[in-house]
Amino acid sequence: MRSTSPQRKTRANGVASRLAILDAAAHIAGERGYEGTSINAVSERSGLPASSIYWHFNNKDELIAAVIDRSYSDWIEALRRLADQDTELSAVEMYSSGMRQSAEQLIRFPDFLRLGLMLTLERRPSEPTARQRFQVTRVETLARLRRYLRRVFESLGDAEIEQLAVLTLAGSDGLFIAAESEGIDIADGFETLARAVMGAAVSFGWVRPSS
Amino acid sequence: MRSTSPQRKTRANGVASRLAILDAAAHIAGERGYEGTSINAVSERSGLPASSIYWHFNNKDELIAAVIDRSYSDWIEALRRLADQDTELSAVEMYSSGMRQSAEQLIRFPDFLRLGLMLTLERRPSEPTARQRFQVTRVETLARLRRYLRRVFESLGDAEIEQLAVLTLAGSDGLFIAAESEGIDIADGFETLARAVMGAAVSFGWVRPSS
DNA sequence: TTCTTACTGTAGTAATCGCTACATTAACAA
DNA sequence: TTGTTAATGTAGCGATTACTACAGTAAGAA
Repeated sequence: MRSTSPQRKTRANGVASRLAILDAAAHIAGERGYEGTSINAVSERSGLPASSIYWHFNNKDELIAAVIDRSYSDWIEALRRLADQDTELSAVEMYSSGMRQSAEQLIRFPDFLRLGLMLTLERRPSEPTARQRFQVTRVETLARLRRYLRRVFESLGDAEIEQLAVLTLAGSDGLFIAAESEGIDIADGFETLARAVMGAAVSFGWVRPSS
Repeated sequence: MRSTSPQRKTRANGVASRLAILDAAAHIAGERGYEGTSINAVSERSGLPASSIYWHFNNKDELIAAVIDRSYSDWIEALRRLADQDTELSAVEMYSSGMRQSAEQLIRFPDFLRLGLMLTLERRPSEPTARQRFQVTRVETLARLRRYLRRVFESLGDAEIEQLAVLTLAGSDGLFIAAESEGIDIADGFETLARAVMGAAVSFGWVRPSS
């Protein structure tokens, strides 16, 4: 506060390098998981030496955690832009529109979820930061889903909403995996998922409002 | 055929060692994935030297593939035993009973699916044998599901059955992941999944037969 | 011009990786 | 007893791992 020195401008090269490293790491980690992501590979793909990587990040663990953080904010940002498009829709319309958009999102940015799911499944003795970081995004997503579903299925209770939220997230993850391995059409899958969640809601006692 | 020499009895120690190696590898691979499973770790956990591992298996790739094979046959065997218990049930009863049993199965033997999903998500440049091996079990499971659903939802067409089968598998995978990470109750999850698939079937035009 | 800071390049560490060569042991067959 | 074979033990291969020490460079501040 005293000298009011002008905020030191971050070196342009440094910012670009950090991004290049994150890009490289995101791509490799999205393909090969935590253990499969070697600093050497990140170095080669980004064109920067290992020393630069370690100048920007303390260690591999924090590098992957940073990848998660950035991917998630990109993800949320893209979702937000999509959501802004469809104001003035009925709740049910918003719901199926949201489902469709989620599917498209997964096709366009598969690396985030792929890496996240891999981190979730791996149970390394020492839990890496990256894993915890993904868990946080997961809890947030679930909360987002609950809010969403509560608007659509107004008459249902909290327990039912919770079940539907969990099922929606699970179905989404599972369909993503199926698309990656069996090559199923993810858009079709999400349509059926929407249909199924609606069906479950109906059997929970929900009555479709007259549009 | 000529000398009719008595089938050389496999050395007892050898069989036991092979099993010990498979057990150790299954446990470690189920926790840490392909890259995370080091021969050294398998050696220590099984109490056998690396040379023994390489006497029984050509390389790491085939070791993991063997793990998949054995886990899957164990899995199928357990499912078959369960299925034998409930003859004389109506199709719908069999369906929800099957769902419940799948959930229990997942809780009891989580390593198989965890490893399989990790292999599915990882996209190593050179596809390891183990990954392909899991894909085969997946195709088989999907076929199994189709047969099952066709019996329950008799009036539906092939396309609808296919959608329901994919959704059921996806939901099951997703619920497994949710149980592993968010600690949700997998039995509840499967109940809602059953409800949802039924709901989707209804919206496809299926009419519940009078019991 | 001189100093400071931000980053990069070079070269290396010890540890671990998958895997192998090869001698040794123990059980069985002849 | 002798030979054969299944399996283990010991030692070590070259490559790769995460990570570091440290000198060099370039840009901006004074």
